[in-house]
Amino acid sequence: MDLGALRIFLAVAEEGSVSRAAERLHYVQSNVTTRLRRLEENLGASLFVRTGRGMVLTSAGKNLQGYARQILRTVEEARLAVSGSARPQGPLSIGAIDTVAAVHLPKVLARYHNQYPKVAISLQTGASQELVRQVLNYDIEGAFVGGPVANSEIVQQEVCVEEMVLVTAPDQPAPSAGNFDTILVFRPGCSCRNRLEQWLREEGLTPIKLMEFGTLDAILGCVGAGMGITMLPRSFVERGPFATLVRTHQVAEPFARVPTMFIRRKDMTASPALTALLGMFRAEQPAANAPA
Amino acid sequence: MDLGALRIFLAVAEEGSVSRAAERLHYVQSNVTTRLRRLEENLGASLFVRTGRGMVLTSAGKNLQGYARQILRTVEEARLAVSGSARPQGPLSIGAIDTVAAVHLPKVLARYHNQYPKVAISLQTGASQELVRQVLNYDIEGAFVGGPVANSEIVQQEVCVEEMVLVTAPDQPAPSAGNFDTILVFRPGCSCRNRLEQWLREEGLTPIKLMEFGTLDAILGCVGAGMGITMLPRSFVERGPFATLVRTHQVAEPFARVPTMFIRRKDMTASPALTALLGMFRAEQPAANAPA
DNA sequence: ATGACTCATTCATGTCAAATGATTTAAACT
DNA sequence: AGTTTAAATCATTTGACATGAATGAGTCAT
Repeated sequence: MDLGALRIFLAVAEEGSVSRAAERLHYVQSNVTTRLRRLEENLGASLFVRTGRGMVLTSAGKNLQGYARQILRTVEEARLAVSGSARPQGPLSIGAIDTVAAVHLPKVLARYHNQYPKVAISLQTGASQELVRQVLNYDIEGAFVGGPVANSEIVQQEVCVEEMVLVTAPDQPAPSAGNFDTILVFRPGCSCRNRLEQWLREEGLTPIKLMEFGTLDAILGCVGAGMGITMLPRSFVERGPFATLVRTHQVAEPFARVPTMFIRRKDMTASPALTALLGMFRAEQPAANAPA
Repeated sequence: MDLGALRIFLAVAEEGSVSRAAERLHYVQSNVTTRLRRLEENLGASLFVRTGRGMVLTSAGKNLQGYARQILRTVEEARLAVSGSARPQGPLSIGAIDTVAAVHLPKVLARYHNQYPKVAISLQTGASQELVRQVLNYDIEGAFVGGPVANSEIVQQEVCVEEMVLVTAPDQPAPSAGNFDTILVFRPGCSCRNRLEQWLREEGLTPIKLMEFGTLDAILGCVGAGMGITMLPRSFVERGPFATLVRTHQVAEPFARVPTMFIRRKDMTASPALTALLGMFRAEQPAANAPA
């Protein structure tokens, strides 16, 4: 039972005649006869009654007809979906660091799902380093991470720039030597955490305590309660829920600007679904940047 | 894109390796490579990224994977439905004369649909002769008709016996010469009508008027109103709605017994769906008869 | 009834895609 | 560098599919 046989079967069923089916398919009659017989043998059921004036479907034949139609229709769909420059569809798995997932993606994903409902999006969140590993491992097609990635297998483009700020409780001054002893950080591999530690070294500060949290919300909550300081993108901190609970402090230039990069493997060409998403993300950003 | 290619594609996708896929399919490794490449060419899209350590699906590949699974699943279903001794399913079109359709079939079809929900029943009603033509024409698989059919292309079996009765208005005597002048009949080709005309000839009666109706209910309604007489199976007349509106009169023996036959073409073997229906019909009849 | 006609089947033959086995190339891990 | 593992390439064989001509069976017109 191959697809050719099904096509032939359907043609004969619809035409009610081997000859006309052959003509329609640009085959020779004998070929149609032979393949039909082979199909019947293969299935162990007769599909037509030979009437001397044409071919009439048996009940088994009628039964098969429905299936054959469905099969061929699906094959055509598959061909279109895969080969043609089709509308984005199918599975799309990407990753994003928590800040991007919280601040920028909701709007974009909502619009995207609205415009391309046939794409099944799967979003993985994690620290930048974890996401890089997943991209390299072909687990996800690409990811939004903090800061450029140095890896020859990765291609990347800047999609927006975040301003990093130091965050303290509302009544505290800008962090400097001696006026804090605890930093609150995300999982290892988080670009914010890297930045913060880098800044500490640069300033010659050594934190006494380091607390690690699983969610950014928890960090901000604890910072607001005066447990310590942290460093996060301004856009994340200034979202509704946190705006009044914490205080932000500008940080010196080399650390203030962190680009958000979209990364993917060099050897995986971006799918139409992904390309569309990136286009939409760019359009959504007020300060759209040229690809890096 | 043939089914073999899809099977190979799926195996490679699942194993993540050409070699292991080849082993699983009992092919040689080179063959799998070649067919995969051919499939990719054919579709004009690369389905895998070759990583030197295995094969990883591209987004196009992931897209195809879903389709391939569906296609192969449907193919298997089709094979099972057609070749295996499957539970009755698929389309089943039969015919029945109006009396049978009204009296005997509702109960049976209800039970049948309950037991075999995957059968799509299509019931055609009409006069016996019309149904015979449709069976001969392969339009329907078989039909319940009145009385034996003389045709070498037809095989038939008795499924029950009807007692024909003369029907008059409630206040009228048994029909005989002179006490009626109109007969109400169904379409030409109806076995009841044939019987009635035969009876009239036998009795030496010549009706003055003949009225033709499209439905049996209309006939009984008009008979009840005193417009004339008719001849129908007792089981039909004595159903709820008509029992009190008309009066039935026994008719002499040679005309009283009319067998209901199930007919089908000799050259079309009965489908499982049909066989099951007939079995159920027989079981439902109190006076089950041996096949003729 | 007879011959012309229409369809489907059968058979001999050619052709190309699919499968094989051996070999080569490329990457990854010691 | 050397070994292992995996995929690609190549030459060759096989078999399924397509062809064209001949045969067989049933239908229609006269």
